[in-house]
Order: sequence, then structure tokens, then C-alpha cells
Amino acid sequence: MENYLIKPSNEEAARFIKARAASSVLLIKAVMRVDYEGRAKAGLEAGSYLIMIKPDGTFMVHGSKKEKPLIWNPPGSRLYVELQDNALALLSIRSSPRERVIAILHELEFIGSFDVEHVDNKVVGTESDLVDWLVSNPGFIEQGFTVLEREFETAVGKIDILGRDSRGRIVVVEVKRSQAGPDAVNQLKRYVDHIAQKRGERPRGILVSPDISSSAYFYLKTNGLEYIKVNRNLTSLRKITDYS
Amino acid sequence: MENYLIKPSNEEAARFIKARAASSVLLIKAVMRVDYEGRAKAGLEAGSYLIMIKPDGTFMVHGSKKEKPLIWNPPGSRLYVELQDNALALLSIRSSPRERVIAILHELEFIGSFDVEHVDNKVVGTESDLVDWLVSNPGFIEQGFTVLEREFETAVGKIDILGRDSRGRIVVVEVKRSQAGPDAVNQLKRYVDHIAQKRGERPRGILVSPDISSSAYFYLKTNGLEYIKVNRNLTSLRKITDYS
DNA sequence: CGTGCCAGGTGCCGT
DNA sequence: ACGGCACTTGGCACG
Repeated sequence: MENYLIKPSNEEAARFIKARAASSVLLIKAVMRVDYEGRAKAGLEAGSYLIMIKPDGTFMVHGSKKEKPLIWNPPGSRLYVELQDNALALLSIRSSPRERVIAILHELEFIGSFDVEHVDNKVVGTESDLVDWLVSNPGFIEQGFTVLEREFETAVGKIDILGRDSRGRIVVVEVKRSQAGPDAVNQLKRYVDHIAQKRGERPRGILVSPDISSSAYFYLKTNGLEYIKVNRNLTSLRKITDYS
Repeated sequence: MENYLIKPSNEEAARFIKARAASSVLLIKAVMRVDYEGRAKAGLEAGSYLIMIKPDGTFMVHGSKKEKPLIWNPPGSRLYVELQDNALALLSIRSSPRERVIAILHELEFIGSFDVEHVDNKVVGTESDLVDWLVSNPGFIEQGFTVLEREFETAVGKIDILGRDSRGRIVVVEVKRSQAGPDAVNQLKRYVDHIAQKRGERPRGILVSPDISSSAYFYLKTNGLEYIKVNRNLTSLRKITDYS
């Protein structure tokens, strides 16, 4: 059941929040001061902000800009409502790591309680989808390439695809769904080095991504690694052998 | 000026949104279908969700769980409002990369326009703070350590602190504010390798963080790198020389 | 604008 | 729980 309070008293607000926080998404507009202390520390000067509290414990204080809340506590946090002399205090506690958000609400402008879906959204076009496609179409990587393992676990991390080329040489494939940077090259190099040390023979290393920064490409090349460029939407894929 | 519409008609809603989207944060509760297409693709079945639109172009569709929106477009996106036969369509366009969020609102339950602060929040306790402290207290890293450069730029990335130990040996210091994983070790190793190749002499490499995963520690040790553990709040710092 | 990298990252899926 | 890693990562600072 939707319900709204406009300029409620602190008592009304406290009752409302306590009654509905467990089942509905709450939106609160008020003049407030907010402080956060935990892994880091932050605070908001007194002003008008928008609080969103979800039934799963998510607590967010939004300003007029940006996607991320100014201050927040993640799902699983516990909410405490406390009436003070001239204010309503909302306390959100996260247990591990210990983090605390305190909002002292002064002038309550609006509170709404909203019943919304609790769905798990499905996203298509992730790295996992790209790996799936490559496993189903191993010939794309190169003629005669065969997949040995997917998500192959090593002591230094999981290898996206471990395979073998047409001449029998082991190939480590690392896939990135967006532009590859030095980190991605580093990751591939780490796997290659590990396999080399383990098997006594150096495998080939191939980075697959829709794009790569120029310095990352240089870093890749100077380490004897290879690059395959794919189109973002997996159509009209092509390879880059020379970058200059 | 705050304003609220409860169960408005599509025409009312369209007028309201157009009038206020540029200056206020809008909150819309409705039964809707939402689709996203861009770098990836996602869609929401028809249901009740909460839309938050900020004056900077941020467009978010929230469900009842999690901190992140189910579907969103970031700041800078442009909003289009369009009256359809039996629905109100909200279109959010991001230009680069090209991304599109379309929400078809069927039963409008509530729209509110809220004037909130546009502040930039200041957070204390970041990695930068930790690096600052180490630069001011170089003796903490070890007796006789001196700082040569901070944020030293190389072809393979920026080194947090480049210094020299009491015996004149170059030291690469990489700082992490939270638990270090294989990536962090990899990063340090990359810098060390780079300096080694550049100068013809291998520098020492020290990772500084409040924690390190055991496999990352193993990876670090097998590469001849060193670790210093610091307390999260910079008090009672201590070093780990042996981890077993 | 691209490149690099931190983030109170968050979320997901393992062991 | 801890660990490893992707994410429509977002956000920032610097070239």
C-alpha cells in the first residue's frame, strides 16, 4: 500500500518509518545533517537531501548530482529510528565491517512508502557471454584452436580459456568485454608466466577484447603476447595483427 | 518548490516532468516496462519500480533491493518525454557511448519533484591520505628511507612512491587502502620489472596495505617482493616480515 | 577527449 | 564467512 506524509511531525514520521521500513522502499526528503564513519569517514553539511531506504537494509543519501549516493550503507544494514528533542535521528548500522551512518532530520518535507518489485535483473552482453561464444566458436580465435578448459583454476587466478593451437602449443586466452588496459595485460602475463613455470614450456597468451589502450598494446607486444580485437556486439569480428 | 502528483494523468505527468526535470530531482513510482540497450542489454518485466531522475541527467530505475539501480543512465544523459496512446514514455539517451533507456509508464502512482543540494562530498581515509601520511613519515616504511617521487609516471603506470633505502637502493612502493589481492601484487611487480629493465638494476618492491590475501602474499613472496601491514586508521602500525 | 587507477567500490559466485 | 574478479563499473585527475 502506497502512502505519503507531507510535512509530518517527528512522531508521525517515526511511526511511519518503523511500520514500513521492513516491507517498502522509503523516500524521505528533509533538511538534515548526515555523518558516516567506518572504513573511511565523511559528512554532509546541513541541507536538503533525499534518503532512500530499501527493505533489504540499503540506506542511501542522494544529492542532486551523480549516480552514486553521497553517503550510504549497503544491503544488510540495520535501521534504527530515534526521536530526539527537535529532530528525528535515523541510524544505519552495518556489522562487518563496522560502519555507521547517522542522519539527523530537522525539517521533514516528505516521506513516501512505495511497494516495488524485488527482481534480479538479467543483463546480456557481459564478458561471460563473450567467453561462451568463443568456446562455442573456437575457430574464431584461430584455425585449429581447441578449448581445453574454461575458467581454469590456477594458484594465481582463473584463466578464462585454456586451449591448444593447431601445432599443439598451449594457449592462454584472457577476455575483456571493454577496453583492455595495463591491468588486463598484466593478468594475462601472470597466467602465462605461471603456466610456463608449471609446465616448463612457455604457452602463447592471447588477449581478446573490443579495444586496447595503446600503452597496454605496447606492453603486451613487448612481452610476446598477442591481441585479437572483437566487435562489441560480436558481429563482424576481426583481428589486428599489426597496430601501427 | 516541492510538488507532488498522486495518480496523475499522463498529460499532467508529462507537463510536470518537462517543467521540472532541469532543476529538481524527480521521483516517479509507476507500473512500467523498462529496456536498456547500449554497451550491454537488459530489460525489466512489467512491474512497479521507482525512477529517480536528477537535473544532471542521471536516470535510475530502482527495485526493492540492492544499492545499484536495476537499469540506469549516467550523468550527462538527455531526457525525452513522450505521450503515447495509453502510456507515458521516458527516454534517456547517453551520447558516448550510445546508450538508451526506455521506460514505458502505464499506471502512474506518484511523481514528486524535490530540490536538494548539489554538493561534492569530501571523504577522509582514502588511499591518497595514506600515501600523504607515508610521504610525511618516510621513516615508517623503514629506517633511512627517503622519498624521491610521488605519483612517479612510467610507461607502465604511475608509481605511488618511488624512494631510496638507507643503502642507496631504489624502492618502489605501492599502496592499497584495503585488502591487497593478486592484482595489487601484479601491479607492483610490473613497476619493479619496468624500473629494473630501465635502470639495469632491480629495485626493491614494497606493498603497503592494511591486509593481504594469502595467495597474494605467496605470489608476492615468490617474486622477491616485500610487504608492510598498516592499521586501517593509521594508528599502531606494524610490519609483517614473516606471515607463517 | 582518452588513459590510468582508486573506490567506504558493489555484486556474483566460488570454496 | 573469505577470496578472486567482473562491472553498462563510476568517478577523478592528468596528459
